[in-house]
Amino acid sequence: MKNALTEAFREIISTLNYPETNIVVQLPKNPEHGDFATNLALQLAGKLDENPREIAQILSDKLKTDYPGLVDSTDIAGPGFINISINKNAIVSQLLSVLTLNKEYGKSNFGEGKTAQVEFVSANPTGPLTVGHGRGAILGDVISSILQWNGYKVDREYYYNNAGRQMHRLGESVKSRYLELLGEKTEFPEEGYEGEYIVEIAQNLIDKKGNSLKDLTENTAFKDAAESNIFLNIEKTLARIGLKFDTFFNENSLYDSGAITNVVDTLRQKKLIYEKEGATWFKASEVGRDQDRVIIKSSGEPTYRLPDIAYHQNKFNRGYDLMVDVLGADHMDAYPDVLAAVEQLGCDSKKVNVIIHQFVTLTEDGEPVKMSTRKANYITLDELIDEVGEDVVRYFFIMRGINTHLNFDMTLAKDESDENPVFYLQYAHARLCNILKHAEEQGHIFNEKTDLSPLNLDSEIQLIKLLLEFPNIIGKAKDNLEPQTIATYLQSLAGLFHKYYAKERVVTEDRNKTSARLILVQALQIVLNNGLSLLGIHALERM
RNA sequence: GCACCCGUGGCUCAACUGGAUAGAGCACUGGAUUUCGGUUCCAGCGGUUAUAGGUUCGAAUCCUAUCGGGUGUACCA
Repeated sequence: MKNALTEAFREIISTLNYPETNIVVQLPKNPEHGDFATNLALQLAGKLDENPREIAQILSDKLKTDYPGLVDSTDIAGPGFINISINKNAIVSQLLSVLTLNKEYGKSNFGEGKTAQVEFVSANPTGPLTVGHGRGAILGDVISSILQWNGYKVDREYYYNNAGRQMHRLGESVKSRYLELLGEKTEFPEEGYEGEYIVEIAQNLIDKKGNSLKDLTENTAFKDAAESNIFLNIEKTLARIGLKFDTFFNENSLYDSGAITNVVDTLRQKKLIYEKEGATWFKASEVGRDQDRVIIKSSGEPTYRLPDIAYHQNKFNRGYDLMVDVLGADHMDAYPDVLAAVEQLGCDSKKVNVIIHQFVTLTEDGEPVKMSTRKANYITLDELIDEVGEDVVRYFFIMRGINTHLNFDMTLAKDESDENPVFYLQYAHARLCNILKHAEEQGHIFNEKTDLSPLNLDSEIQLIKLLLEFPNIIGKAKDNLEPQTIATYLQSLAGLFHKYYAKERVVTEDRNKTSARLILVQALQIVLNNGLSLLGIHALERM
């Protein structure tokens, strides 16, 4: 509907030889402003240096004469807004397309034939996933779904590093706990991981292998045991919130394939590499960054930036049209260097979309909880799911803007989980299902031939207009990669429906009216169901 | 110090990306139910959008400065 108007205006502009401009048709907040409104004349007035109200007059006259079936009346308001009243039948008749498309309603073929890769979570296997990881996990998953709904073929990818200092420390920690459990004298590493899970892994090793490992000087066996155990648990946790990755990408493979040395060689050829104080530096200041960065330490080990660069090059080589990195705020400073380097390797870094989400700060009883994987004073994602359930966890993480700090009050989440907005949505859905069930029991039938003219209340038209917004919302969510857009939309849709339900009865003696209203109910159920499933939240038929 | 993010009723957040009278929920006050599920609905209370300038037909949104909060600023990942 909105698109039809946008198209109409596009036509009109080109026939009138007006300059091209971004046409925005919106649903006015104030019902007195008609069904749709546009500021088009105001925009054109600026470019043409003419009176906006006069332009508005010309545009709206043309609209009325050229599209009589679509437009009922127009009105020019304020400085030059065009308010448009649409033919009610034109709106109502769109309902049928919702039913026809059903589970496909809201999808677009915008990304048809294109591939996208979304990298997220990417936590190294040094401990359980925390609440902080959870935000990235859900964001990445929902962003992936949004892209899929817009026609992209999407790979969800988890990038990890199972070598290096952190993992060494992990091995040492397990070894120490192992010896401790066997009653041997040992000193816990200073920077070791103190979580309870380390003890469990050690106990596990004793159960399986007894004390046969106690004289090993290397910690490899401990490290490997820890890694596989932790990864198993990470996957288990992810599965609980309905998350499945297509690929786990091991950083090590970049060394094995020679990609790392390749990057250094190529950058060296471009004279963007130099040696200083025994280390190898990337001349980031040459390519717009404020300072140069070490990419190979004087010890010969690369810093994380180097494999990151190689990794992104690898993604480009795989030919993705769009890449999304979902990162925590602590990576703020790192990614511009990486992108600058990748650009130098001949890749179009504009294809990489970096989503930085701010941290989740946990408070309990008003006290902030400090989080550190190593110190083991954190809340795991598993614990959070235990407390509030997977649907609430998912919704909680995407209902707010990405770059605002998420204040998660555990006490509130436990005590008031029943008041969480996710129940509001699920209840609306359950209610819709119940009406349909009830109608079926009463023997009401409805189909594509149902006469929709009884749908003429303002509240009904309003509902239908909002329903028809759904595909635009999905498109918008794709443009700005903000899942929260969808949450906000569903919230207002459910709100409108609850209001309608409180005032109007669907199933009555009036069979014609009932049939028409049942179509509306079914369309609502479809949109809510589709929206919730896009967010990965269960649309329950009963609560 | 520098870089990035944030600042909207008592609290948690919206605002169609520059649009018309800044909206919801929680909390507080008062109401609604012989009905398709009250986990619902209606009404009231509550705002100079941190502050001061600027840009323009029009600013919570863009620019500048100031104040306050967060994150980072490694030859850690």
